[in-house]
Amino acid sequence: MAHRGNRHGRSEEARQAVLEAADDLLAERGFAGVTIEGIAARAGVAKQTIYRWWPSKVDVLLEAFGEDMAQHLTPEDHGDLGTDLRTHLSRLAEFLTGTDPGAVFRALAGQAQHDPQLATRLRDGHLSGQRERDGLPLRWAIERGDLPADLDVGTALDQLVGPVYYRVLVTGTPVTRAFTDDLVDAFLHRHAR
Amino acid sequence: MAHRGNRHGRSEEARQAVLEAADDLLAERGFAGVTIEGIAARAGVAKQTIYRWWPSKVDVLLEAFGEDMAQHLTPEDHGDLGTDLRTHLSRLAEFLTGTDPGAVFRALAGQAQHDPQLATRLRDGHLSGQRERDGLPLRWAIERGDLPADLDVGTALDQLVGPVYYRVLVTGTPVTRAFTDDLVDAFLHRHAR
Amino acid sequence: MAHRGNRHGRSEEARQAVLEAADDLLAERGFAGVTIEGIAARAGVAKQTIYRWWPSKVDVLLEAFGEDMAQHLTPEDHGDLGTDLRTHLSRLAEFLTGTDPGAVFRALAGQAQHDPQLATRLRDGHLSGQRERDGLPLRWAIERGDLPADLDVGTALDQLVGPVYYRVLVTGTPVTRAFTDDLVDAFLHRHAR
Amino acid sequence: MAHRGNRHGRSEEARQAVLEAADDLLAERGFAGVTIEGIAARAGVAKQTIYRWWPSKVDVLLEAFGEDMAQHLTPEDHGDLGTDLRTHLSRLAEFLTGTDPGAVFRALAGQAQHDPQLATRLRDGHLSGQRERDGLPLRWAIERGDLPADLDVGTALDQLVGPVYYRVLVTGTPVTRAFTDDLVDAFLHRHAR
DNA sequence: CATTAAGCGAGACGGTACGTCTCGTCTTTTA
DNA sequence: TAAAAGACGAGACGTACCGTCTCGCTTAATG
Repeated sequence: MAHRGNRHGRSEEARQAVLEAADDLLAERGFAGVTIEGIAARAGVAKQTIYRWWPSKVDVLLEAFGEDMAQHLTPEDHGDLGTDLRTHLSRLAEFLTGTDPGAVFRALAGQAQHDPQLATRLRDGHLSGQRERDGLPLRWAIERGDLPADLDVGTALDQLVGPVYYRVLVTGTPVTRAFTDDLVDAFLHRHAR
Repeated sequence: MAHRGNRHGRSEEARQAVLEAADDLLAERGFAGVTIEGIAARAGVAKQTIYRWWPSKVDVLLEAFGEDMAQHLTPEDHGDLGTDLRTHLSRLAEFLTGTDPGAVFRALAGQAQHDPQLATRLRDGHLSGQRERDGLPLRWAIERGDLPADLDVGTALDQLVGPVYYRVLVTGTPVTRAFTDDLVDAFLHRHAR
Repeated sequence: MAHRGNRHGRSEEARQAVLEAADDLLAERGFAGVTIEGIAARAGVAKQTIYRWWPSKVDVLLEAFGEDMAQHLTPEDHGDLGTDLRTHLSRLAEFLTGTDPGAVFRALAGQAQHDPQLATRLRDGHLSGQRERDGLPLRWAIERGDLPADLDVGTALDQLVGPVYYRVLVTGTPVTRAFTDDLVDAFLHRHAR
Repeated sequence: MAHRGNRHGRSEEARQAVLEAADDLLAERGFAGVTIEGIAARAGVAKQTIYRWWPSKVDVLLEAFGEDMAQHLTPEDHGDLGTDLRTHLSRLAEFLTGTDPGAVFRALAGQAQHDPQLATRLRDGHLSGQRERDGLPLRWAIERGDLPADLDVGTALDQLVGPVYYRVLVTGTPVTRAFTDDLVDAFLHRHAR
């Protein structure tokens, strides 16, 4: 990579190369295979350039993760709660188990178990926003009068998405459409009028 | 630790010292602070002694984890499904968030996201057995006729414990008794006769 | 240093700041403590400004060294060989061991052991001229008829100043007036009539 | 290099490989080309092994220099002061300008100008011993009665070897046999009876 | 009762990656 | 158009652990 010094600001070229290299390494060799040296070598970038802009390798991965979750997991309003939820949970399962950004997420979530700071940043930077999006179908239904206005949205979300994350992160069981549909059925059976 | 050579069999003394040192280091410095060198130094044991008996540091932690989960999380039969489930989920929450073995479990679960082999061993060695125990209240209820005989126990467990693990591993939200009780209510509302 | 862009030639201000900073750093932290980065920071000058005008840090030091040797070590003609030599050797010793430019010289002479190019430049730029000056008392004496016309001035100089440099650069022994006077005595004993 | 751990003491094999690699690098690339990384790579040794046993690269070179000076520059007693001195000075010149250990010495002497600690160790470890050896012909002559008993041996040595070191380290002039012989002549002319 | 062999502590070894430092090059903006 | 600013690729620094390998001691069963 031809470097191009610049008085005002960093090299976007280098930034992109680093993020891609990190992503690639995670996909190819797993989290332990993502090293600053490896990223630098693969990106054709000096180690110092990485340390200048990112405090650690998880920061690189966090930035590489970027808006992937929002892009993949923003629900659409079909006007029907059941349809909205079934579609969204199915997409969530697919994102977590079948995409590259999903793999990055799992790696970050795993690392967050060892690193409370990362946990906080992952939650504040990505998970809280995702829970907002996850809750949209419920809020739309409340507005339509299809769900009680006093529904505890947070608890409802935990019951809907919790089992999906549990299968992905803990048991490793495949998350089938039947499984997610059943979660929605259980929810509708209890709350929908 | 005074070493005592021995022709037949390993030193139980060294084994205990290693397991305790690993546990202590995890509690004090987190997963990254658990190193073979650190364990050896703290246990007063030679590195080779650790490598002789455990392939890696996660194996030490797995062994230190031992039967803790079974000991803490074996349900009792009160003859009432609601009581059984509420008690058990509450204990699960306490175990995961409020005990030392729970911290070890979280660390191992985190590492398992980076290490598929560890994931398999964690599931085969501990999680599958735990799911058996988790399912006991349901099976007792089926035997009593309080739940339908064709209940999909696996899916039911995912819906009951999934949200608990989700809060612990993903959102970091406290898992209150009200939360676990609500999970049981939702389950009973749908399935119990 | 407030930078003052300038379309007419280089900044004498910057040049002076660089030379002084280099001198100061050498005195304070030794040769290894003289870095381009450090000089730039201390002089309030951009690194590029240094690289534009000096190929390396030894060039900066060489220029800082400048005419110091000539200024300190130009002999005066007292009309007496013994007096001339004794005074000159004594001044040489003082210059090498007791002055800032002497310290710069020692650093450059040391570096010249690792860098043949520097050695050549040091000799051509400073040492050969100094040897001319060192030889003046001898030439005056030859003109006066106090020394034979066929005296090998070069060898004579080596015998006179060599031991002084040797003590400074190799043994570290103090170079006393008694020592330099004795060098002159030995020389006069052999050559003077 | 097959490594062979050992409870009692270090690997002589590794030690030799390091010393040779350092010597070779100095000869091939000069002092700046001697780096710990380079030595490690060339010797097939881990960097840590070097850091374990030597505080810095000059320590490696000092040890590589070892007894070379003593081996090359121990005078023999021919029973005649002039012969002894002429032979010895000639050998000194050859050692300093024409041998590998001589090159190491020049590098170390150069570095010593930047590093007072190294200067001290070089003097205490090698130069003081060498001056003892250099002085032997004078002491033998004193015992024989060929030199006055009250001769200041130190000053005499400075006058004899100083010009040689001066030519080697400062002027770069070749040190011919004629030059060293002339030094001896000057000395004998003044002191010998 | 001496021999023998396994487990142990100690720790040196070849490696890999860490995070820091300085190098010398390059661009941009200002005066 | 020189100067300040400072990002960049490069690569050595010294440190921390990794997992492997003797080594010499201690101990308990064996002959």
